[in-house]
Amino acid sequence: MEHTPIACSHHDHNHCISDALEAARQLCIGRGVRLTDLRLQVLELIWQNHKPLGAYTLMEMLAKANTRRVAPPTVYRALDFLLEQGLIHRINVLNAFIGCPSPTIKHQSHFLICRSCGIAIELDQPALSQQIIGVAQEAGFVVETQSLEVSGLCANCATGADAHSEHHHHG
Amino acid sequence: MEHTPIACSHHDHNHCISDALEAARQLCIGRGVRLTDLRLQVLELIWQNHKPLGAYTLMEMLAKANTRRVAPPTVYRALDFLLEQGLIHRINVLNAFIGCPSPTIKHQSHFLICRSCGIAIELDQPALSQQIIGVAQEAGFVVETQSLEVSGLCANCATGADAHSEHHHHG
DNA sequence: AGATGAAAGGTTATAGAGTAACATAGCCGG
DNA sequence: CCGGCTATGTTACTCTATAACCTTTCATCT
Repeated sequence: MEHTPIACSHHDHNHCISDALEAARQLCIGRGVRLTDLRLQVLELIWQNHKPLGAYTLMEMLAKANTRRVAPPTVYRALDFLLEQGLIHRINVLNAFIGCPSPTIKHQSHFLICRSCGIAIELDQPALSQQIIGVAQEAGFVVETQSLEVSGLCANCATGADAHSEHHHHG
Repeated sequence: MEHTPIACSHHDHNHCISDALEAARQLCIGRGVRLTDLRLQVLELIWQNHKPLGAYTLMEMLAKANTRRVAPPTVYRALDFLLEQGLIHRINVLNAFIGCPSPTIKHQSHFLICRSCGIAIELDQPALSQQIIGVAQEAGFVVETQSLEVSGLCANCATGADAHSEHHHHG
């Protein structure tokens, strides 16, 4: 579980993490909210993965990093803050959390989730959001939030790697 | 909690329940699977509401109806069966379950969920499913299941009833 | 009818996810 | 330095879900 079989392994992940963290800092300054050490640490741990991370996994990581026990409320409060600020999304189908690459732009939570490698890919499709709003409107329904979670196989896992990677992911 | 402030309260709910149960019986006969007493009872309890029902609520209802204790695995196994047969859907955002009005037709799980009255309205929009598949395809993603959960206010709660029903539903 | 094997349900215990309530520590304006 | 606010620590608990094992039910074969 140490190494991460990321689908888009060609990208500079360290760079993508530091970009996200810097963006988060700026965003919090701009809004006058406090991105404390704990919150930053949680956000960083989440960004080290492209896979959604459970609160309890996160807790263990925090405990290890800080060499002391970390209780659930600690991590949940940090997650609540990050969710409120739009810095992370919650993946309901997995009870897990993932970093948001565009926290400054208000948008809905639309994800492709690979059942083989576990990666979660955020969609950026305002047209889809709009169509969903339209469909809801026909029913007189006023949309506040959308959660679209599409499960299946990502490009990597679907092409050939599929048959092999179903039962063992160690490449 | 005895009476149900259903949005579409004009419909003949008893009829709609018995229809659903009869359809379920036929479907199971056709597929050669067993709709046992327990499974039927769970399905009936779920259909008595248009609101998603949690597994533990269901457990209590079962315990009351059968005047004996019912343990979690009992209800979860029944739910698993009903999910497999497409007779119910799971609403992830609520950890709850709701009856499917068209179990014979393979389709995705698309819902409008009212945060005020709790009703869940299933969408029947093959075009939306198709658009989602299309968007996924552009990313090389092979779709297996879709879960769309739109939260907001239903037609009833949005129109005037809104301001009042936010904090107390006993209308 | 009786044997038998698979599927369904019962029971106990426990894992996993999330929150309530209260205590303490850090920060910031007066 | 004080008072109040925000963030975090701590304990305990609730809610959701599953593992493992045992017993019952039921369809089928003989």
